Amino acid sequence: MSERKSDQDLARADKLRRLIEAGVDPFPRRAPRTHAVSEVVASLSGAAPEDLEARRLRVTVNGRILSVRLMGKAVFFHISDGCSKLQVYLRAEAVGPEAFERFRLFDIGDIVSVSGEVFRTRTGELTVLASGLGLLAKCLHPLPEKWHGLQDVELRYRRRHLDLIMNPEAVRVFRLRSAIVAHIRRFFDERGYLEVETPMMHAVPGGALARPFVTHHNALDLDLYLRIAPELYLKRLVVGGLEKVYEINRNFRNEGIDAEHNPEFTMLEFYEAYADHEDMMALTEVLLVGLSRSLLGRDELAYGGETISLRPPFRRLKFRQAMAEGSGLPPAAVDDRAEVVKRGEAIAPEKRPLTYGKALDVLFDKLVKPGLVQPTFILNPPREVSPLAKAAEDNPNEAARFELMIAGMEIANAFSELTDPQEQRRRFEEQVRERQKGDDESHPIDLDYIQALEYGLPPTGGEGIGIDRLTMLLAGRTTIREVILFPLLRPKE
RNA sequence: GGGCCGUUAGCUCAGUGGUAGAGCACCGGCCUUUUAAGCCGGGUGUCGCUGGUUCGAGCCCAGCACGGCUCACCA
Repeated sequence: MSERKSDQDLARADKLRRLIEAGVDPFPRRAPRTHAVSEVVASLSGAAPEDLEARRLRVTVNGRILSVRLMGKAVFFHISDGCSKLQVYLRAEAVGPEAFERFRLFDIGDIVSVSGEVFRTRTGELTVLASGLGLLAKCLHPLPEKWHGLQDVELRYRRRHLDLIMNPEAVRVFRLRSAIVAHIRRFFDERGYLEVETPMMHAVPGGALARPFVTHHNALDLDLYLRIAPELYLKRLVVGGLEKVYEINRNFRNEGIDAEHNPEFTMLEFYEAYADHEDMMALTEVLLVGLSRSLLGRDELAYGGETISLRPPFRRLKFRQAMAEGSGLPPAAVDDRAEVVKRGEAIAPEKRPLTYGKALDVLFDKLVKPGLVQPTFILNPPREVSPLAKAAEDNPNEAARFELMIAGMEIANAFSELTDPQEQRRRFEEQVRERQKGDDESHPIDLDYIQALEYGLPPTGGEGIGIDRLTMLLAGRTTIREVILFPLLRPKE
């Protein structure tokens, strides 16, 4: 916060001083209430004026003042509990001249306690006729403008509290996000999965192909990496006999920031012994359509001007077919390594030289992915970029894997987990050779993980779903910053 | 990191090289069922920062900061 005070800050500071002089504690400890504002609104919104008059229901409600209409010897104002708004009618006659006069020291933004009977005004609005009014917290800055709310996106992210006070739509998104996570927990708990927590700090940053953040442990004098994925730890648990596990937690990747990427993001990963990626596909369909139906009440999403149907079954498309459809590369040419590399390098000259696998990735991301709007399982991508997946049954160069694309975004990624420790060692060594060629996103070798595999990982299906992107879809938001409460911003000043 | 755009009052925004504006909010006054309450009066400002051009810069130029879009990288 800046030290410079505006005229409005000064006026509020002066009111705070006068309140204290008058013996009011502007930040009291106790705030008993009989109802939340939203409880009063929910239970009485349908009550007729005569019913209210007959019931003479007396409530004490707490909330933040959002608007004030002062009319001489009476005031109307709205308070909010962050969920609902409720009008308060303060009359000098009812509350007493002293308390009424004290209201002059109250401001929009203050958090107050109101006691009184609930009635309906002439215009039909549910209202508390105040007989008592107390201050619960003085607000020392003016709130943003009431018509437009807080528009400045930078301020909305830097001062999310103001965004939440002023913009109901922002509140809706984060409540939805919470409901999504709660639904997912229920979904997996009901199916016998165990929720676990695995390390966020890794000695070997594995489980994905990405650059990590580095940190240091002083007592052990040890460089550690913030995890890029929990995958290898979760599979150790399956080796240990926890047959169904899931984790919902943060991953950290040292990459750029854009509409679909935040350096820390929330990932759901789940693993099930004796399942494969085909089973994961079916589970994914049930999870996604269930989320939409129970949270939005429908199985279609409006997103970025498109209507997206989550009704199963989702389209299934082999990677090579998708390439043929989207990139103009004939299906046969997908196996032509030289041709694929040539085309990839033509599109991304700055990344030369490309391996076959990377070139396929480039072509897919550039040409195919943007066109995949309706939910589509892209099956069997190249093995080269899937070092932790089993090979596909019908082609050793393909992975037994799928990526679920929706609205041009990768929403889920799953494979039949590679369980053969010797094959895993060869794949890691392949990755080390990529690193030596300059690929700093290749997977480092993790001998401890290989040793765990040597004890026997059962055939296992595993999947990751990005919670942020899933929330974007369900909330209809097209930037990830709209679904992360505090997205990373460069500090100001 | 590159390109484009933005940054003016607490907030939302106008502003055409010549005395910084509006609405909300705020301050003073009137108003006891209002609700984008109303009426009268008041502009409260480091025009993001630093330089430059000019008789004169919110406006033109350069650099910097932060943000947005986009490209690059990634999920």
